[in-house]
Amino acid sequence: MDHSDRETSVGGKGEEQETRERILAAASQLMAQKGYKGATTRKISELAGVNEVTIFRHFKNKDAILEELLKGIMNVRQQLEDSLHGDFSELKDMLLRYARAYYEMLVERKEIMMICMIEADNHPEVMKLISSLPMTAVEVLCNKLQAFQDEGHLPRKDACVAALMFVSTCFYAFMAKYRANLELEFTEDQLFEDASEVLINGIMGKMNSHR
Amino acid sequence: MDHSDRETSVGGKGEEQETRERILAAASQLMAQKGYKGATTRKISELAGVNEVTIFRHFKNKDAILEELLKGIMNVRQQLEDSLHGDFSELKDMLLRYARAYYEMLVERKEIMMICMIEADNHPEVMKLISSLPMTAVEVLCNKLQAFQDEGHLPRKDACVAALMFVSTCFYAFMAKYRANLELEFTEDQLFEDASEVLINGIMGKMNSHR
Amino acid sequence: MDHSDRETSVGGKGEEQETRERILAAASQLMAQKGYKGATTRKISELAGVNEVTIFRHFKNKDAILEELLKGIMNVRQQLEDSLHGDFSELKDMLLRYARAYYEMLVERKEIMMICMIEADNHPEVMKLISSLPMTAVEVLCNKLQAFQDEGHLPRKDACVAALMFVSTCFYAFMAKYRANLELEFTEDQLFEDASEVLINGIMGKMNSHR
Amino acid sequence: MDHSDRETSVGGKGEEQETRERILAAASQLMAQKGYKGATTRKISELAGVNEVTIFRHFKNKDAILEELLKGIMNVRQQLEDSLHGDFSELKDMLLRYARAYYEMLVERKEIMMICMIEADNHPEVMKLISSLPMTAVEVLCNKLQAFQDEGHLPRKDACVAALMFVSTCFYAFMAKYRANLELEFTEDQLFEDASEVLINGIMGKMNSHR
DNA sequence: AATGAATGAGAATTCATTCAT
DNA sequence: TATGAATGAATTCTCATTCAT
Repeated sequence: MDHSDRETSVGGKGEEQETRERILAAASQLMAQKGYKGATTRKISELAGVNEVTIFRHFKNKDAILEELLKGIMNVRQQLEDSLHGDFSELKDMLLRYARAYYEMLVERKEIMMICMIEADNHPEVMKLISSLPMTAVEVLCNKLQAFQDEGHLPRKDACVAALMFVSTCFYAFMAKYRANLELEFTEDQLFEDASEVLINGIMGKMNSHR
Repeated sequence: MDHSDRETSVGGKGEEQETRERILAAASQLMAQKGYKGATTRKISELAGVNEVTIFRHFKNKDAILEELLKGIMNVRQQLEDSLHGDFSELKDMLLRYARAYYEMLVERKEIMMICMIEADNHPEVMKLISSLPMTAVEVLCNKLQAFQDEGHLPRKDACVAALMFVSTCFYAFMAKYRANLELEFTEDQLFEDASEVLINGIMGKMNSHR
Repeated sequence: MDHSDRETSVGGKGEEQETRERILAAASQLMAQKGYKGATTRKISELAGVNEVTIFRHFKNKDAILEELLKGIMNVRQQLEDSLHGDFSELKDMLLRYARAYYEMLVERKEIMMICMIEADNHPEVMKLISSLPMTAVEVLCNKLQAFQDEGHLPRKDACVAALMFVSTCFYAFMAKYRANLELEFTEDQLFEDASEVLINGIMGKMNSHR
Repeated sequence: MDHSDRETSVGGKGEEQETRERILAAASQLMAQKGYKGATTRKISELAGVNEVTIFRHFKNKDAILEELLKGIMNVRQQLEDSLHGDFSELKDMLLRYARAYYEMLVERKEIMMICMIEADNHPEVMKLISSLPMTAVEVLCNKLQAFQDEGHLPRKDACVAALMFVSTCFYAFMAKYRANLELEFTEDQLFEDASEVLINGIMGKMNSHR
């Protein structure tokens, strides 16, 4: 990024890393579009602007590229939890923040998410990861809602279903846009805002009706 | 082995049809599991219990198999609409019915749904279809909700978001089970019931708050 | 072999077998000349006059070709023993017959013998076989000589060394001609005859000197 | 790492030479085990503990390594002849010395001998050399025996066959041990001793019978 | 002098598809 | 109608070798 004179003259290390990144980026894009098999090493090399063999100097084999890409999907729980700080009074803002954070995470990982969906059955290691992001998202939100339940702000049951509905909505929006190339008739932010409202009412109304 | 005259002249037709079905079923299963490329003609023929070349006597080429499979995804709107008959008083039952109908449709078409997700970018004709089932589902539900709005039972705005949330939830449950092999901690029916309740409260609560 | 009209018209089976044989013959020749690696599937296919891929319809992979070839090296003990029938009075003729039989066996298997020598370290299954022909030859002759010892025709000790010397000579002649392309200054038959004589004298002389 | 001046100017030469030797040793070992093709430059460099490219700074190409190795096979005649000094009275000792000298030569050159056997057909320059050691051995021994014939100690004919048998035996023992990993049931020295005896008796007995 | 990066040629093998029967 | 044989194109990956530093 900061190609200072020193780096340019010494060269080597920076360039090598850059080549590696270009290969990963190309592989990520192609695998997301065409699947693991469809992303041939030839196509990856062409898109990355390197010789096909160079790929194999950087990665043991094609599988190793996928494994490397999969590393990017992990460790999202903390970020999701961070976006949920705050107390019950700002629940709506909190949900909005959460939706945005989750959606952004999905978008940032859209290639690898697609790869996971696509290759779930072909690569066992993928199967384990595939649920991590979506299910973690449900879990984290569910925990927060249950905390509010414990504080008496929300009715006892069903926090999980509500969390699932909310996360589903974000995920669906993501899939519609990035997999099906569909344009929804409202922006994501509008959707998240409305969905937050519906959700809160849904749980609270429930609370009321339970009372 | 016992190609009697009857079978050759009359039953032959049936056999041929059956062969064709077996090929389609095998292709469907394999493509759903391994993607279009992963479902090699060899594997399809083995699973279908026919000779590899026989495939090409029934279908011009591999693409033609996919196209044939895609036909099964269309024309679901009517069935979805049918499940939504009734008036506002039985809204909850209606939603429950809708969720079940939609979920069942997804499950019945799970292979081809997966293929669509997987191959969206590779087969342009798939891309057009991919949104048909999920988006039709949103649309149909949305229309019904808007009808209730027109009748004054529901607040003006946001029917679409609510519909989207509801359909998303069903879709998410479907994906969790059939793509990620995850077991949710409640049955689909419990989920649908709770989700219906949350949704109704969500929209009604909104109505209240808007008033 | 007997391409009768029926076989020609019905075709199929015979042709397939023939293709397979041509591939084996080509592989045998090339592996003997150039080693396992040097005998590329491309070269094999060219020499066999078939398409490269056809090889893989007949053999699972390249290794399977070698394994098939290796089968030809086994079960030589019986033939060697058969050539040793007769009693002590015709010892010289017997040795001559044995040398010829053994040498012919080597020549008939010259390709596979060479492959074994070449690939001993690369293919463990080869290692086990490699000694079979040469060492069996020593053993069989040694047993016969020991039988004569038991009958009192030959001195007690060293039958094995004598057998080893005799077999070595045949093997050396074989290697000189077929691996090193050397022309010895006498025919194989002359060599075998003289060697038989030297051997008999060697053992008998020993007998005399021992007495 | 610590390229001190001394090492660069003086020791450098030694280091460079040492590197070269390490490459040759590694190549020799690997080619003997795995053949010319099996001994990849990568494996050679790893075994030699140098960078792969370094090989090409020391040798024009892979072939040049083999050519260098082949030089080691030449000029053995003098040593073989030296081991044959002495007169007829000590014939048995002489043969024993000869067998040991020849066997030791083979063992010292076992890698390159194997390479020659393996690559005879692939490298024309190898073909010329391949016979040098074994055939020189026959020739030298044959000459000595013929000298004894000229002195009247041995019968006229067949010295060559006897020499061939003797050398064959040594060679066979060498091949059994170093190529086929076979353990003979007696030590090399026992074998050489017995073989010498058989040989002498063989020629002398012949002499007697001719008289 | 030595090394890390890069590559063209070629390896074995798979795949969808055609041909001939 | 169904099948066994055959194949051209493409795939992943290896190897010897060159370039630039």
